[in-house]
Amino acid sequence: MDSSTEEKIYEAARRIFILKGMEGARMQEIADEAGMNKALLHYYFRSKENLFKAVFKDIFTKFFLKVKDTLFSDVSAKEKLIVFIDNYVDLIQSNPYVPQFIINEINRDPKVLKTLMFESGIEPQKLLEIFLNKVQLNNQSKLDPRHIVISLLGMLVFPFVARPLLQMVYFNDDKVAYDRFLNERKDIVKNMIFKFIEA
Amino acid sequence: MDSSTEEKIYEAARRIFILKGMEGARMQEIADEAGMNKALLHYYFRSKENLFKAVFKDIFTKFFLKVKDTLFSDVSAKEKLIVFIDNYVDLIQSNPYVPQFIINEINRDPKVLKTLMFESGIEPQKLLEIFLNKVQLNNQSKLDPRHIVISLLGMLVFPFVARPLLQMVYFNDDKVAYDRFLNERKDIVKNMIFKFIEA
DNA sequence: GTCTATATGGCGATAGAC
DNA sequence: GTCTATCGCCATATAGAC
Repeated sequence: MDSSTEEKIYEAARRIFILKGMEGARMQEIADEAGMNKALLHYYFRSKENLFKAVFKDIFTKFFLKVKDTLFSDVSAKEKLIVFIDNYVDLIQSNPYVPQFIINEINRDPKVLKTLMFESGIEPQKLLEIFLNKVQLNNQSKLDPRHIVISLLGMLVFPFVARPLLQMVYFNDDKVAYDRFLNERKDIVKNMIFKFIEA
Repeated sequence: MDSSTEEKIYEAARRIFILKGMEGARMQEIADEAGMNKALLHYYFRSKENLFKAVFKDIFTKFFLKVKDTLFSDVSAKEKLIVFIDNYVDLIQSNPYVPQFIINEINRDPKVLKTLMFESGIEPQKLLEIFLNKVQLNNQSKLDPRHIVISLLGMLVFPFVARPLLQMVYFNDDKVAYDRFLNERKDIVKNMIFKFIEA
């Protein structure tokens, strides 16, 4: 790694903040992770709050933007949904602590959300549109498509954020078995959603 | 309130810890909430860690035990599920910050879970049993009922823990509209689950 | 730019009067 | 049991040498 000092700090902060959150993280810990002195963090980013905001904005936007394009391809709604679910689960699997991190911080300080959403380029409506047409097509005009979106996201995210509890009570704390279970889930969730909207 | 000093501390700590978590809460804040001096907290509970553990154990067990009996009534699986969903959503609605709190703390320190589960009297298997019979009945023997349980819990819990984000992006930050939406959800979720397991 | 040393403030915890 | 005052530590932040 011959990246600049600022980049090293940024990457180290990213890792530590995701694992410990804003309150749990220590500037000393981030400095250690970056392999440098604590004072440098303040030289480049003036305060912990500053450093955190920069990192959080980055994590937040990147996390959603990575699956954004799956919603813009020129295929059927069903195809789009399949690709979205596959990619979204892959995304969480390679960033397993990020959903929990985001949920935590938006609850701790909901104000940042407002400013963040406008600058982010995220388009949550695109996910809604998949079901909007689909639902109307099947004469379920009374069904609010937001219920489907939120059900979908809940089914996908929950097994990751509640992992310690679920793995313990339903898998005898068998980590390998739980990972296998998570892999099966893509198809299970697709099935549940399809059965529901195609009825 | 003429409850004992210890009870006042306990109740105050309960409220503050749920809102701020172990790391976010301050002993001074809890003392203020209880209307007394900080030193008294240490007189009764010796340390913050002690106080937190007592409170967490209480919140954790009570939260799950409140819906436990819904799984023991002598009715059909379908009836049982309906009652469970109704009561579980009611429970979260009157304790909206508890799921987030529990998820947070079990991720921060998963060790406490093991000791807690044995003493708690919680029986997570009972929820599983509902779907175990149901699924076998419909020749879906290949379907792991844990997928249904976790999907169900995810659908119910997610709209509460991710509320700030969801309310903002899908409800223009309209609190009243979001509450209305949450009330509709009981029946929506029942429907989704039934459609899936009765196929 | 990068380091060491130190200031500054806050928090958990305790001592001791009443 | 309950209070005030204070200790001791740790975390953020800064000063200043190099």
